[in-house]
Amino acid sequence: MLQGSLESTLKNNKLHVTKERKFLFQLIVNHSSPLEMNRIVELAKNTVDRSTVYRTIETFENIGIITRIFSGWKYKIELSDKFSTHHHHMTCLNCGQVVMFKESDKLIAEMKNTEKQYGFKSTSHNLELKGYCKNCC
Amino acid sequence: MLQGSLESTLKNNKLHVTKERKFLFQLIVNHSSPLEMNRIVELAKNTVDRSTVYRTIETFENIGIITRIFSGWKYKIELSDKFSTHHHHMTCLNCGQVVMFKESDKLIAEMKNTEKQYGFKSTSHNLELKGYCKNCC
DNA sequence: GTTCGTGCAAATCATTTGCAGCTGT
DNA sequence: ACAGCTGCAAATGATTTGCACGAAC
Repeated sequence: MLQGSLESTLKNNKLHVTKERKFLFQLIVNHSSPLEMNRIVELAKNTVDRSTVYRTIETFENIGIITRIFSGWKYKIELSDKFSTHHHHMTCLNCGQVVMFKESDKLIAEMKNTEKQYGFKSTSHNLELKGYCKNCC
Repeated sequence: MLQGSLESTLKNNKLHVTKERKFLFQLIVNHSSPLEMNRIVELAKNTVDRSTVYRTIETFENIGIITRIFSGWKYKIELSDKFSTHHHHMTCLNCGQVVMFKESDKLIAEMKNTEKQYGFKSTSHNLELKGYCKNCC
């Protein structure tokens, strides 16, 4: 699953491997669901300064370690496709649970087909569903 | 296209029809592309107070007049499906243009199919593409 | 006449920046 | 040693809130 390591990715980009970056990376890896910024700041409070968190997340995004997604109100942080597997989210309006899912090849094909009609060539896509999960239906 | 009017929607929800609400509604209707909050605040500066803008947008969302979408970094405001036609966005990474598109029935069917596999029942969905538009390809 | 909505000013929360000192290479 | 990072404190931006007055119903 992991196609890259933090250290090699940082080194490839001529960036230092610091304990703060390792800490934040682990924090995100150990979390199964997307994290809000203020949650990351909170969890890292005793280890990494708020401003370093923001700077690090920006760095991580620039070198393709994490992605910002919008499930819900504000953006959330999660590992990029390179460090996890490509997926999307369904958010339950009742219990708030975020279910991850993989779209079918058919769905992707149909999406490509649609963009072609508009002369658009996508490099990434984001699909978010809202509704009710298995338990709350 | 318009399945409802501002006034009837407000009245149905026992809310007052004020000039501020009419102004903001018109502002959004007259705009073909999604608007950022600070842009709305800016455009309404001489007519509606900043805090009223925020309160009104929240009200509009609660009664289904507008939707917040995430094309780009922060959320943007646009008319809900009830007041326009259901669509999605492709954002060009080069020129920044936001192209709206309608997904095919096939795509919707495939999406429904996918959620069923997860026992999920969606009430709304949002699909955002990033890539390059016709001119920038 | 009530109730609701607005403007204003101030509070709160989110994000960014400058700089001096420490750390990784 | 040197460039790159970090913490801290302060600046900036975004959003929310309390309250008194004016506008809709």
